Amino acid sequence: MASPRRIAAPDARTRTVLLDAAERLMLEEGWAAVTGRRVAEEAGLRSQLVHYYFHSMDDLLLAVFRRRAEQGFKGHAKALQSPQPLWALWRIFNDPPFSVFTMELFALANHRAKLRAELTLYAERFRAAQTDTFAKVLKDYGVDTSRLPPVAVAFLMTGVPGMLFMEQAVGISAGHAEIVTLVEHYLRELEGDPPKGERG
Amino acid sequence: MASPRRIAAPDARTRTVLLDAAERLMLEEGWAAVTGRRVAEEAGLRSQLVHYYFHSMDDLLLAVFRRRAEQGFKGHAKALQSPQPLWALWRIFNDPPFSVFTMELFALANHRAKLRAELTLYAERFRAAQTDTFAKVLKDYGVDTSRLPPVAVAFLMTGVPGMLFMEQAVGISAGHAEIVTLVEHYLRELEGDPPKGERG
DNA sequence: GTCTATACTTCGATAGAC
DNA sequence: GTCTATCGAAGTATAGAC
Repeated sequence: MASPRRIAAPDARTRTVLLDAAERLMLEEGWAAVTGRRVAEEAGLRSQLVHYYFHSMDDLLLAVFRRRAEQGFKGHAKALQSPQPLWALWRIFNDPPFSVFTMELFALANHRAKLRAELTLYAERFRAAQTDTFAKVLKDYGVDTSRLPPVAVAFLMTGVPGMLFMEQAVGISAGHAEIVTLVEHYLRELEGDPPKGERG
Repeated sequence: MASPRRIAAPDARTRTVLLDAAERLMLEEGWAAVTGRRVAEEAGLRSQLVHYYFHSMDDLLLAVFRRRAEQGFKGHAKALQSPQPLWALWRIFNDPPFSVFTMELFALANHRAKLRAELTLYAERFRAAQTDTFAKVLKDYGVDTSRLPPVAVAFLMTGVPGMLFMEQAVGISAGHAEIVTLVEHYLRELEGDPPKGERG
């Protein structure tokens, strides 16, 4: 993970190019395709450069995760401050690239201890922030939170789109329309109509 | 997938030994660890034997899936005929090995067309069978299925344990107890107390 | 910072002896 | 049916010239 080798670069443009290439591969072919050679090829560079900018492939994968997580955190915080936080989050979690990325990261994290630890931290942070917001808005909406705790809503709001997406990815679709209808009916009851153009 | 090479065996004991070894690896280290060499090592055999019993590694993976799917189908059908089908399914889907296996298969299926096709077929079969059963029992229980369609219940009964497990695997636990309480409370309302010793 | 060259490992797969 | 031997490709990683 952190060997005392040659050198590395702190910011640097090429580093970004490599991260972009790795991210593209991960999105299109999964984490198993993110090898030094493939990343370099995708970036139009030599594979050895990957090892100049990252100590190891695990380091690269970790950097890819961190960059995405930071971006995600901003959008997430913004969604929670929206006048319709439930709709805003529902929209984020139903974004396909977000789902692909999340799925690959979970799969990878199962076999990379360091990545797993960071993923856990981020996920718990997200859920805690959601729970705080939901506790407030559900109370405002007049929902009985003793029967339906805000943290359970947070779980379902991320979990249901996640499962929908995982199934879609392998071609399963039975029940999906019904679940979306069910959830969106509920959201409409609580927050009124969605903002712009929502998913079909 | 299907090359016109030497020979292969139809049943054979060694084939089962190899499948067992592959399954163990998949459960413990994920599908990426299921290589010819690792499987053979795990089985105490030579790696070339893997290619004698299976045309390719993809074939092995497919065979592992099929064997599990057939076993799963039996347990599933039995659960649906239980006097408490909701509890019975809830118990199956909360079985850790089942979840590990399912998760790995979904991840793998994303990049193996043939496996994906078979997984889709099985999953749709399962969901259809569940939906039939649920339509019947929900009606018996007096649930308003126009608001909560049986196929949506089928989705949630598999999806919620799936998400719980995926999160557990990477160390996320916030909201889990609340969701389990919520679901089991609902199951108790519909089917009464669970059969034997259920999950905590 | 980027290149060439290269060491070492593991992968899938096959040929042919026994 | 199982073995030895082996191929070529791809993986991570490092050393050193420029």
